[in-house]
Amino acid sequence: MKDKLISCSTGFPAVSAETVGELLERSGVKPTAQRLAIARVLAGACCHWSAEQVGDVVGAEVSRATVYNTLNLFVEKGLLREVVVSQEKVFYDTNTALHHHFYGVDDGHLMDIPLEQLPIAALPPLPAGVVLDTVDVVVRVRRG
Amino acid sequence: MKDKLISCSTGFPAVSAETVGELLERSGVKPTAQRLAIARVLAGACCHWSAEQVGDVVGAEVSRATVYNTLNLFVEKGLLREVVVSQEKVFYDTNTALHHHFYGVDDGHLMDIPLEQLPIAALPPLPAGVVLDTVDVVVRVRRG
DNA sequence: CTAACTGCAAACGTTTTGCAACTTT
DNA sequence: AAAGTTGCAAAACGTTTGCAGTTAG
Repeated sequence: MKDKLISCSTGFPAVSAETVGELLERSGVKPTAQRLAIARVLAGACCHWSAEQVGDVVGAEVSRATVYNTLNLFVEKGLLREVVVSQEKVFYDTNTALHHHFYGVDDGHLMDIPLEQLPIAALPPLPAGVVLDTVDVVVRVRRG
Repeated sequence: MKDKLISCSTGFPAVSAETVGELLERSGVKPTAQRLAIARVLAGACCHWSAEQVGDVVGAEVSRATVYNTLNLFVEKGLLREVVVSQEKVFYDTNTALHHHFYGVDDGHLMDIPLEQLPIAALPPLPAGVVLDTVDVVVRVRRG
């Protein structure tokens, strides 16, 4: 695991390796060795991760249970966004800004859609007694 | 299990009990006793079902494995739409027309949004080599 | 010293699968 | 007889949890 980071265009804050710990602390997460290892992976090139992928990349440094716990913690602390596109796997998106997704149903691949490319003209009136959480738009595509 | 059907405003075709079999045959599904039992349940009052709910309602008439197999078959044949809102459960929507959903994250409840209440002004250009499958919009709401 | 965190393994709930038995034509 | 369908139990999958041991302030 390298300390050097490749910044992600719209992803996990493109922080330098030295400030990953600060980022966690700023978010109320105690920066342990395992959490730092996971955070460094997430700050890498790709924006969409499954728990399995993260676990494979961090390797034996971190147990699978800790990978799951940590990803859930990061979601809770606003460092990651959960993307639900298929029942068989959750994706974690390092880009927490509002945006949408292409999902390739054949290959399970996920791609960002910038907000302005899929403008929603109006939201429907919300049912009584609830508040808006998020609007998730998934454009499912398949090989043509 | 009654044979009488309560039609669903926008759901599984509001067919009479006598024609459920015809509907299956028209869709290329051999109308066996178990499939008819499930189809009759789906043609009932509610539009959104989990596999578990369907299994509970049809009861011992149909084994759980057959419930899952049949729901997947119905999706494949275009009689149902799969709605993925959480990794822990798939919903089956008897309304196969294009429309969107409210999802109550607290109670796991699903509600239709008519297409005209959530107009999408423009779709982004699709990546090369793929064709559009569906556009799924989930408006997540929570208790305010 | 205490509180928080980790790893392991076992549990979990949903869904799928293998196979023998049973329909249906 | 052949083809398709069913039920059961067991497996598979991703994920969570209980608990004992470890680490950090």
